[in-house]
Amino acid sequence: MSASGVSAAGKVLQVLAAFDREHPSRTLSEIARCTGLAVSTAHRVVAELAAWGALERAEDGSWHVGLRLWEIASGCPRTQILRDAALPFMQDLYEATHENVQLAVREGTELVFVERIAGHRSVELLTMVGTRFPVGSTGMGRVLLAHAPRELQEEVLAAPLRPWTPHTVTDPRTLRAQLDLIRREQVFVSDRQLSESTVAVAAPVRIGRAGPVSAALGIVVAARGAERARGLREPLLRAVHGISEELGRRARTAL
Amino acid sequence: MSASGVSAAGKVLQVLAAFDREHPSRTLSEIARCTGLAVSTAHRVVAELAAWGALERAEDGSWHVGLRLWEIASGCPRTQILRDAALPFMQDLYEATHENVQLAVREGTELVFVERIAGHRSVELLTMVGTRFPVGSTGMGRVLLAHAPRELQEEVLAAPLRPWTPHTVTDPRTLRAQLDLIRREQVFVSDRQLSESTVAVAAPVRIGRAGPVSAALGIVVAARGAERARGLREPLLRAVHGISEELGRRARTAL
DNA sequence: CGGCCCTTTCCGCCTGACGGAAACGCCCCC
DNA sequence: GGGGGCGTTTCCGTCAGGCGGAAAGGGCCG
Repeated sequence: MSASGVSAAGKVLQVLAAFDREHPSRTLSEIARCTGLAVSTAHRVVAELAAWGALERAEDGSWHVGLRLWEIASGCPRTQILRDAALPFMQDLYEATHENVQLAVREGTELVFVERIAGHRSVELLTMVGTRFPVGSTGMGRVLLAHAPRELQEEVLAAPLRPWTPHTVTDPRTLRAQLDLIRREQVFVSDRQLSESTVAVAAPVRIGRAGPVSAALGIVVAARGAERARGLREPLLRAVHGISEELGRRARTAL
Repeated sequence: MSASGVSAAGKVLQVLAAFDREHPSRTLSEIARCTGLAVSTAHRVVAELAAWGALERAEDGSWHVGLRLWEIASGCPRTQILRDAALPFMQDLYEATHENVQLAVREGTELVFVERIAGHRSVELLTMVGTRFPVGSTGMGRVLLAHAPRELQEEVLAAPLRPWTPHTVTDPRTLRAQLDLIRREQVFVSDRQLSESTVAVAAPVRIGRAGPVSAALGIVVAARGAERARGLREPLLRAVHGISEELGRRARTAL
């Protein structure tokens, strides 16, 4: 029997998918195991990928994603355009607040962090660029959710919500009310929903002044300094408006 | 005749490679043309990639790199670890100078930009994250070159150097002297080598205090403010030392 | 020395990829 | 409206290239 039921291109993708966030570095047999491919097949595919530069080998013989693939992928418009437009504003925001500034987009029912600015003076966070979270678990996620299509909102509200901390909102009714609140007000404060020690302030980024919501911008502060959150609304709003307009400008000139 | 001489995995990579920096977005037939694949083949491969999330389709029907691939690729250790360690220091550096701060690694005879910090108060630059330049053309590149293996230096010195501006050093003897200078001094000032309007200050980032050079950190200022460059040496050195130590710490704890 | 695990190479079988061709859809120009 | 050009999508017969079992090679450890 051959192929294990997956097309040739599929094998490449299976192998690439093995390098997820928890496993940035893997050995050949790990790859074979977790993809279900025969070792010899995995070997060949990996070798091909490596020859092209999509994978690289560490001194210890383990494999990881190569610079070439990173390069290609970093051209991804969903992130590249956004980052380019947002970076200067995020920068200003960081300088004004010295808190962790984050930018995220929604993909399906998940949130993906796209860019972040953090210095020595801001809270240490675990969330790296490229990390996913269920939309609905975080302040930024809920902002994105509130502006997502109706059916998607219902889908999330229907599924059970994971309680990350004792404060996490898990009641669909409360969450629904929060989504309404988010649509009414621009800025949303999310209190210790994901971690006991952090409070997030988030707002939607649009394409142009009144265009569709394409991302969420957030600031994360230590929970002990929660009262700071109030003062962050204004600078956050300024940044969000700046980015939205910049995105609108770029979208227009791109045509 | 089939396969156009390339293995199945190769086709996937050919298609991905079509999405280079100049072509973040392509139509199916463009892909077919520039990879040399038959349209029907390209169609099938693209469809498979899209089903997996490696490619996405815009409303106008054109294709571009998808979020899923970006995610996988953003785990690339060469960049991820470096950025994580460097970001806070780059941040401090930006705040101290308000100039364009850039981080780059070397791959073969080229330099790849890995991270940058820029705000409204710094020079506008064309160099995006992921862009390549011949090492030897830029200040940061020369810093990396100076600390690269001998034979690679010779290779670059042997090849003709492209003059980007009237000031670009193209004489191998002069360049060789610069490389010596870089190894003696820590910081290198590169005057209008890549663009008429910018001056760069660059320094090598090591792994640990005295480890191998893994990246270069640079500041780019407007050429008219070139005298500023002098004052940037100290903050740049502080940042570089900070990053180097942080990288050393991480390398040790990773074992 | 033998057992274990990972990596690499080899090879014959067979299936799934290949691309030519044709249908489809769209736009523009006559 | 009709026709030509261009891009996309689907279909299908052929056949070469991918597949994985097996075995050899190489460390490591007890």
